[in-house]
Amino acid sequence: MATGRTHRPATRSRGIPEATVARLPLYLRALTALSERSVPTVSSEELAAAAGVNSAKLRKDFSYLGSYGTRGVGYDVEYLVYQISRELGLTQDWPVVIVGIGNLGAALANYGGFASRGFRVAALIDADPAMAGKPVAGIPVQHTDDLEKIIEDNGVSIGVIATPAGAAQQVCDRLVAAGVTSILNFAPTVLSVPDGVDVRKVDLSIELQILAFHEQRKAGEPTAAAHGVAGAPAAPTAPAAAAAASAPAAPAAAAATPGSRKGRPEGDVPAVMPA
Amino acid sequence: MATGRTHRPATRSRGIPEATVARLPLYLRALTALSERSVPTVSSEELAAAAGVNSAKLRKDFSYLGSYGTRGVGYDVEYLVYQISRELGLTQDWPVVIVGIGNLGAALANYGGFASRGFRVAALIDADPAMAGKPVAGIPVQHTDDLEKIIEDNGVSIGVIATPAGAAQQVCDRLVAAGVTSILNFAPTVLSVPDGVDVRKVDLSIELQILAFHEQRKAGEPTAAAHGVAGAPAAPTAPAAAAAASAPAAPAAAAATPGSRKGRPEGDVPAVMPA
DNA sequence: AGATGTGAAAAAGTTCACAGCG
DNA sequence: CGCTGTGAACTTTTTCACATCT
Repeated sequence: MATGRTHRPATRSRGIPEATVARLPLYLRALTALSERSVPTVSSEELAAAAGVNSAKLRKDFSYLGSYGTRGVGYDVEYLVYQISRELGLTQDWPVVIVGIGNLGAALANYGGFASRGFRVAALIDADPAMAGKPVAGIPVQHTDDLEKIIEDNGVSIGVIATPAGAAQQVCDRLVAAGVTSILNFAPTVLSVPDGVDVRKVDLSIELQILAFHEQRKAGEPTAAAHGVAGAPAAPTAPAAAAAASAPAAPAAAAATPGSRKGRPEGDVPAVMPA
Repeated sequence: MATGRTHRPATRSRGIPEATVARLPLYLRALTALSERSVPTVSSEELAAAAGVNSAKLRKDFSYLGSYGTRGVGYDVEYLVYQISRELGLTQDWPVVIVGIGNLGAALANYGGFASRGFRVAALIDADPAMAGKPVAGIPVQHTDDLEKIIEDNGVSIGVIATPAGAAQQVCDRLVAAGVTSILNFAPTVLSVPDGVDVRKVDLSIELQILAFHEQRKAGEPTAAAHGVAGAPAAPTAPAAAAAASAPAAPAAAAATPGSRKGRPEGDVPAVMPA
């Protein structure tokens, strides 16, 4: 098959910048909270603080939606809630299916934030026959065999994949073939999909690794955090000196010599020498 | 105080760009897979495909780490695995605590990808006394009262918050006070932390909303939807549509000239008007 | 006065395209 | 040759600062 493009939809942003779209839900959440407290209006400054961004950015973001504020006053909370909801397409109901009802899938099914916005869990699907019929979060799990029918019957266009990595691509292909055009992927795999299908991924492990990167940099600062960093482990004087965590089935060592390294951005130099 | 959160915790001097750091885990995953298949070397093209990015970007990313490839050949898999692991700080062990052992917290505790890299679940913490001692994923849940002691005893610097939104900030404050300097937040709330503390958030609801935005655009786009799908992917279900407007989504027909466009986007005019 | 909305500048990130090394 | 490494061009995003409107 055509190894799909993993490209992002090339943002034909004649409209709202992608970065702005990604923040709208944040604003919406802050606004909803204000709305519940019956706050009538907010300034960009206040709202920005509540959403955790700076006010110039917020104003710029809103400017892409239109002029919804009142100079000298601020923004009308209810009105903005409506406008942003509409812009995000939340004024309509989005039926969603969750495929892979393991620990994570079940947790997602139980997640309240799901329904609180325009999303409705239309069905839960799992490949394990033993789960079929068993209710999770009040919804009976259905078998993968019926995936296509479920998608069609419910007019689902958004699918959530919470299967093991190995099954993700296959499930993805079936979802797409059945008409799903947006996928939220929790499996630690890169999914390839045809153009026109959006994929967003959530990967716990990746997030932690990013944090670790920054955490590592902190070691060596006046700010404590002196966890046995024990300095960089003896620099790998050889290419395949991999002694890291896991290194399964790796004869390694005898590998080639990726020799000559040039200038690295700066110090730290891991004494890598060509043979 | 209102310490604006993540300003740019990134390396103060010129270091690795944040965008690159965010992709390193992706490359690492692809490389690890290759390593397990005992593939000795990869070209930027192949690796890029496996990681779902384009090759120029990958090469540029690697260039920030140093010159680890061999012209005319490619990259030595094992060597690169080691280098990236080291760069990400994964050659050391990171004890992590998960606070809030509900559906999600439990799922996270059971998540395998956790341990597969340098992360180790050092403790599970929950505010419910009834959960104390109960084992989840083989680890006994401890009570929130002991949070500080747990953090210190285990030298934890990374915390995962999976509590309800209402408890998140408080838990965050305690974690930070106890010495945690990196937080992965699953609660749908903006956390405020002092400088020097990194926060990353994972919000299911936000991801879905972003998908909904794009999904909405698709309904009504003459875009090449010819991804060989039988049956019309049916327009996004029954438009439960809120009160307002009978006005169909903006007809993206006219290519709108990007110019002095004031006012709101065409065709909206909601029934809801600010007072 | 007090806040929005927005050009313009700056910064960050991506892509191009090719020199140059193996 | 083939493929990396990278300056340069280009695009997107953020920030500044102030004209503009209520």
